[in-house]
Amino acid sequence: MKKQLVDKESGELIETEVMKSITIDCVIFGFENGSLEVLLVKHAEGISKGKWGLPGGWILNNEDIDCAAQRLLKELTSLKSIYLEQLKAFGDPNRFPLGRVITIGYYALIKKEDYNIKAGFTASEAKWHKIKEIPDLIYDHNKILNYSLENLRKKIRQAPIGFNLLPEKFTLLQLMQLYEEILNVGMDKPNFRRKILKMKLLKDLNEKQTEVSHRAAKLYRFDHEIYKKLTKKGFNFEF
Amino acid sequence: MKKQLVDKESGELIETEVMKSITIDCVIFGFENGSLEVLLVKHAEGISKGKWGLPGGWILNNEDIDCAAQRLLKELTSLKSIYLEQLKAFGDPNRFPLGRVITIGYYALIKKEDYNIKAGFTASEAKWHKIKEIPDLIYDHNKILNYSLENLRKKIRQAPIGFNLLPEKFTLLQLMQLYEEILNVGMDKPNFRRKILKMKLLKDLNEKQTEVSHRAAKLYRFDHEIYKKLTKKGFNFEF
DNA sequence: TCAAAAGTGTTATGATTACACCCATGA
DNA sequence: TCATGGGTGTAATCATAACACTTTTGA
Repeated sequence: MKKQLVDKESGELIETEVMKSITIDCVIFGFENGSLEVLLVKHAEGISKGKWGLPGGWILNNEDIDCAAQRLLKELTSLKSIYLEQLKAFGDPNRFPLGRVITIGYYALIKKEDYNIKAGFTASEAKWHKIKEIPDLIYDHNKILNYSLENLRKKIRQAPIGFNLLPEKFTLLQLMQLYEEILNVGMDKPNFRRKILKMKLLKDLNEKQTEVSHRAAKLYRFDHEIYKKLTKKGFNFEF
Repeated sequence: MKKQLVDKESGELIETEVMKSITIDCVIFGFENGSLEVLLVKHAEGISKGKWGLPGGWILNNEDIDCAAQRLLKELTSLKSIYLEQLKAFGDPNRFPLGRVITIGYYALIKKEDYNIKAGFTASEAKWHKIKEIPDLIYDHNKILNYSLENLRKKIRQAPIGFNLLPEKFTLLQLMQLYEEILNVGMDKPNFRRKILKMKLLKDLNEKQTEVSHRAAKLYRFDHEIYKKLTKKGFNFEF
C-alpha cells in the first residue's frame, strides 16, 4: 500500500503515510452564556504565523476521512463521542498558497462542559471565539466557517441537533436561547415551550435548577431513542 | 507548478497534470414520462469492464473542483448551464480497488429536452436508468447515488430546484407529478395548485398545451428573478 | 356522449402567533 | 416587596387536507 516516490528536482524520497494534497479542516462549535462560539487555533510556524485558523490536519493513507476528522478532534479536545458531520470539499486552486491542496470541511458540535483544551498540532494556542467576533483567518477558513454557519442554521431547524451544544440537563429557556442565538431571531417563550414539548423528544427529568435567584425551572434531557422511534413513524423535526 | 515524480517500483514517469488520488463523480438526474432517471456510463476497460457507473473524471491541477465537475458534465452532455451542486467527499480507504482515491460527489439536474448524449471518456456507452431500476454499480457508486437521492429529496422540499428537471414551459400537473415521483407520495391536485400558485414563483405564460385529448392546461415558467426578490424579503420555499 | 384532465369551492382541523396573566424564589 | 424568569390560558389567524363539484377538450 505504501508507495515510494522520488521528487525529480530535489531527489527527495517521499513516503506517503498521509495523503498528499488533501486535508481536513474542522469548525468546532460551542455555546456558552448565550453565545455561539468557534474553537480556533493560532499558527505557530510558517507563512501564516500568528494568524488564527480552523483546526485541521492530514488524512492517513489508510484512514477513512470521517475517522480522520474524528481523530483530529480527539487530539485537540480529548473528547471521544462528538457530533460531527462533513460539510463539503473546498477546492479553489488558489486556496492554499504553497501548492494545490483540497480540503474537506467538517463541523462539530460540542458540550463545552465536557471539554478541556489540549494543546497539540503545530499550533501553539487554541481559543474560543464568539461567532460575532471572528478575526481574519488563514487561507479560505473564513469562507469555510461562514459556510458551516449557514449549514448549521439550516440543519438546526430540520433535525434535533442543537442539544449537542447544551449540557446533558438543560431548561427550556436555555434551549430557546440557543435557537435564538443561532438563528438570530426572537422567539415567544410560551409558544416555544408548547411546540417543543408537543414533539415529545424531551425527557422530563423531574429535577429542578438549583442556585438560581428566581423560580427554578424543570430540567430536561434530549432522548435519542425516542427520536429514533418517532422518526421511524414518519415524524419530521421542524423549527 | 508541474511536479515530476518517478514511481520507484515501475520507473514510470508521472506528470501531475491532474490531481492524484482525487476524482469527481457526478449523479445526473433527468425526468421523463413521470420517472426520475439517472445517466450512467458503461466502463469499456479495466477491471470494471462492462459494469455501469457514475460519470466522473479527474481534476486538473489548476482547476477549481466545481469547474471540473462542470467540465466533465459538458464533455458528456454538451450542455453548458446546468444545475450542479456538490454533495460531499467520499473517502472510504477501500472504496477504490486500485489505490487510495477520494472522490467528490456532485449531482446535476438537467432538462432532458435539451440533452444529447455525447460519447466520450473511457466509457463506451451512456444510458438513462430509471431510479427504480438501478443495477449494481462499480466501486461505491450505489452509495453515492443513494446519498444524492436522499439529498435531492430534502433539497426539493426546501428550494425551488425541481423546475430544472422540467421543460422551460410546463403545466402544474407535470410539476406535481415530479414531486410525487421524487418524494414518493401522492398529492391532492387542487391543494397543490393553490399552494404553488400562492408562492407567486411561477409566471403565467398565457399559453396552453396543444395536442392533448382533454382540456388543455395553462403553461407556466419558473421565474428566477421573482424568486430572488422574494428570498431577499425573507420568503422561504417549503414543500 | 364519454373519458380525462383542468380548474374552483367549501369545510374541518390543526398549527402558529400574539399577548395577558399568574407562580415561585432569592435578594 | 420587587425583580426575574417559570409556566398556563386564550383567542385570532393562517395553513393544510379532504373531497365534492364544474369546465373544457378530443376522440
